[in-house]
Amino acid sequence: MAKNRNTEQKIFDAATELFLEKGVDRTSVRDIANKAGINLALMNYYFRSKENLFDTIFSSLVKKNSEDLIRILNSDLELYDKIRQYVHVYIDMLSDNPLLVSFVMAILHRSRERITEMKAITSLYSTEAFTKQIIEEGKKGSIRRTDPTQLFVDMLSLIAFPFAIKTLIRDKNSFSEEEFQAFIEERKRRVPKMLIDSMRPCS
Amino acid sequence: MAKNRNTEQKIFDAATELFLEKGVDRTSVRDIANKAGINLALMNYYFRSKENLFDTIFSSLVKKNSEDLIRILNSDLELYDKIRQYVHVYIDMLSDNPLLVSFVMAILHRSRERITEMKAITSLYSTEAFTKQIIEEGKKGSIRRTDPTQLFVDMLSLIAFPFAIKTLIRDKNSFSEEEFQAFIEERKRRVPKMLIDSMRPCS
DNA sequence: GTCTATAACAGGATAGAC
DNA sequence: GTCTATCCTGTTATAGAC
Repeated sequence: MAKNRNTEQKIFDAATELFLEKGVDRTSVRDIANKAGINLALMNYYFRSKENLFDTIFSSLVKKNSEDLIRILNSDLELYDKIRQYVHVYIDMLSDNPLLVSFVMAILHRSRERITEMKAITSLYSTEAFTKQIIEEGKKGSIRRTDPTQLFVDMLSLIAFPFAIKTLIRDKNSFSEEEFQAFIEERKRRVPKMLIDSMRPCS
Repeated sequence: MAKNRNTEQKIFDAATELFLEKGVDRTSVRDIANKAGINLALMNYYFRSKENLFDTIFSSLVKKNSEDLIRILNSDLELYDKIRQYVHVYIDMLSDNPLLVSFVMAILHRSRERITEMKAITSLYSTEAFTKQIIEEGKKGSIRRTDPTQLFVDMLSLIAFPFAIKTLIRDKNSFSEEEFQAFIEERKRRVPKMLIDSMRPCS
């Protein structure tokens, strides 16, 4: 009982790392048991099945990483500041966990039909409050009239995609890990600027 | 011998479709044989192994879809026109094959260490000619001084990522397939505008 | 709660008949 | 070139001893 929570956590941690690193399909429960330093059977004891372990991990990852972002979208920040902060926080989050994008996209592709994961992922995506803000400011004329869906897709694309093609970027430009970090750091300024420029009323 | 080329092609086609649809790891050689309407053993007869079949298909897909794009980058089009056309052609290509993005990204994640695939994918990415054009026009002052790598990553992100999260976009906005198409169609105008605005010399 | 042992099966690949 | 039959390995999952 002393080890109860401990073992469960070790399995959870090892599996999380492996799922992110190698992908769910290429990770066997033996891999997980080895990495966690526990017995093969314990995975089933604590998590019933690999699929169930995966669901648990996936929900946890999404929840952990989306809460801050949703809070920003729903805050009463001025629009441009909101965008700047959203981009900043999102990029920092992905810098800490660069494999997250590929992972979520693999799941998105893998479970196109499965409701559970879709619902979870959908929660990552925009919010009522933000959409309304875009539309109302468009009516007021403080920004150009902008399709909120297009804007949000632009924003997500510019934030997330570079992490998905990290290998490619590093390889093509012979970037060291530090150089890649600097490249990403620069995007914290660049991306909000682009987005904001696209909605400036002047034209 | 009459059926020679034919059978090989049937295997190739069936496997391509399945790899794109379900991913390489979740596609078994039995699936491929079934879909192709041929015998299990014939896959090995023609392609030696599943891995080799995959390599063949992958190279073919990359080559088929990258040639037009590279030609545009290397053409002597005026910069803004080049960007407009690149975006246009790329988006059309992905509209015809929306699963391509997820597929390539899965491979990118899966084979971070493998040279062969990396080399192939790298060829998708920018060109000398384009990079030079950006730098020289920056020096001339006809555009703002722009990091070609950042610009290219912006461009790829805005073009490709929406296809990777197609399910998410459709789900969240309750888009029909036609509405999604219209959404993407709109991006053929929107994306070049954003990119070009970001490099206009004024500001 | 933790272990060993094993069931039950799916996967890729090949030998050999035709 | 195409088929059947089969091998072998690796996989998830569980029964049952401790």
